[in-house]
Amino acid sequence: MFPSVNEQMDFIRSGVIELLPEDELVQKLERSIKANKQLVIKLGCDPSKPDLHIGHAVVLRKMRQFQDLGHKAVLIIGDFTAMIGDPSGKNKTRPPLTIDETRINGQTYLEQATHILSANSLDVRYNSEWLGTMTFMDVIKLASKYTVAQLLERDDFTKRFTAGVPISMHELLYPLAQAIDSVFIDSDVELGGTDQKFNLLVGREIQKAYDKEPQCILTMPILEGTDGIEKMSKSLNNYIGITESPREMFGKVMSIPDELITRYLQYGAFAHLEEVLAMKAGLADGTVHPRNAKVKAAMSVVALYHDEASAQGAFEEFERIFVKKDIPDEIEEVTLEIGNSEQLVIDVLVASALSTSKKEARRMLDQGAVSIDGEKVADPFAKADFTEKRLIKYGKRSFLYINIK
RNA sequence: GGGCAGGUACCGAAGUGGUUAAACGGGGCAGACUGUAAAUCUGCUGGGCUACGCCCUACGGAGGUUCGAACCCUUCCCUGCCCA
Repeated sequence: MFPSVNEQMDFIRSGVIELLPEDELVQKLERSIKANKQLVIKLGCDPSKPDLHIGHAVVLRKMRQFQDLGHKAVLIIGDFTAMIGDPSGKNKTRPPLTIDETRINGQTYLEQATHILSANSLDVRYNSEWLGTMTFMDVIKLASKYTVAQLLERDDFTKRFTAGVPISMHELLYPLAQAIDSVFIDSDVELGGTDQKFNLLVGREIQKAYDKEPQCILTMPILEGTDGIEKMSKSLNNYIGITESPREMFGKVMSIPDELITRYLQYGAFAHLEEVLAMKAGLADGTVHPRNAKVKAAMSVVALYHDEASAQGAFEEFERIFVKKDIPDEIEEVTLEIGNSEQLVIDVLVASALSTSKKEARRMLDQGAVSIDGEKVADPFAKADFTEKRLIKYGKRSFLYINIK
């Protein structure tokens, strides 16, 4: 029923940053085969921001690989822990969410995650199920299993501590809360990004403290956002959502810095390793033009989340708009009902929501960023007749047909 | 409990009674250049007004002093450090 240990390990190892301890995993796999029993693979997710991007997908794809090998995926929606908010990353305390908010977010998360995960062998658990019923005594007991010094091993805690940035008690509890999840579901392996290494390891320690067999931990790289510097995140607006349209995905991949091309091919598109290595070599010796490599990466990403045809379409669209400076073939159209059809361009920009304020609209006009039917409009007092629909281009990439009744 | 230092726009950080919608840097946006890359250069970066000027909002919260406050006073909230 299960592939051999070696075959499994080959799959499991691919693309991972760290797998600790490897020998324990081998033992677990051996036992699993012998007993014909699935390993429990844990992945915790933080539903504080429910929009999944291809950075989150890195770890979800790894989860999927485990499923494909026949193991049991347990996705833990951290509805309870999200109320604490994982302090990692940001050096600022997050505003807490209510349990209801996290539930709703968790649902959205799940819908998107199942684009990647298989519905077979998938358990979804909400950690409020056990965390929500713990008594203060239980919490004390849990807290007694770990020391302050151990918690301060965590890089960002130390940094904040030494920099004099406040750390609240509940933030220190976060790793423990996440760790106790592993106890409750008896996880064999926990997945996470490299930034989760500490938390994952705490899981091991806590499992031991509760007389459970410790889990193995597996970390995946954190994918950089389209800016190439920060990790991908919605709040930095450098992300590619997994439900975005082919056009948007393609465009966003094309805007990444060159250094990220092969990384996106590997982790964004999950291309085969040989393909990734070939591209790396080609870029290094100059036989592959970075632009073509990027197109390839962009198409692969789109093909993964949509399909080949969409990828081809997105590519052609991209060529048309940005290389030939033509207009997209599908442009949204809005019909406004404001007064008469002869209007100040500024007002139309605001009414159509292209601009968020008149000031902004005016700035864009000043900067020569606005054109109507291909004619640049720079005069802030310009008026135009919109009885017939007219094409407005606003900034680099916003196109909109506007018609006024 | 005591002492000290702080809380400024998206972030960092100046400013310490009028000329401050608030220097400077980062970020963001726009234009040029390009491969919608990077780098670079230029400009913009609270909102409203029938505007080369006026009005509103903004410097942790609330009051007060003053013709006038981010800047002074009172009080409250928040944070860090040191001592106990």
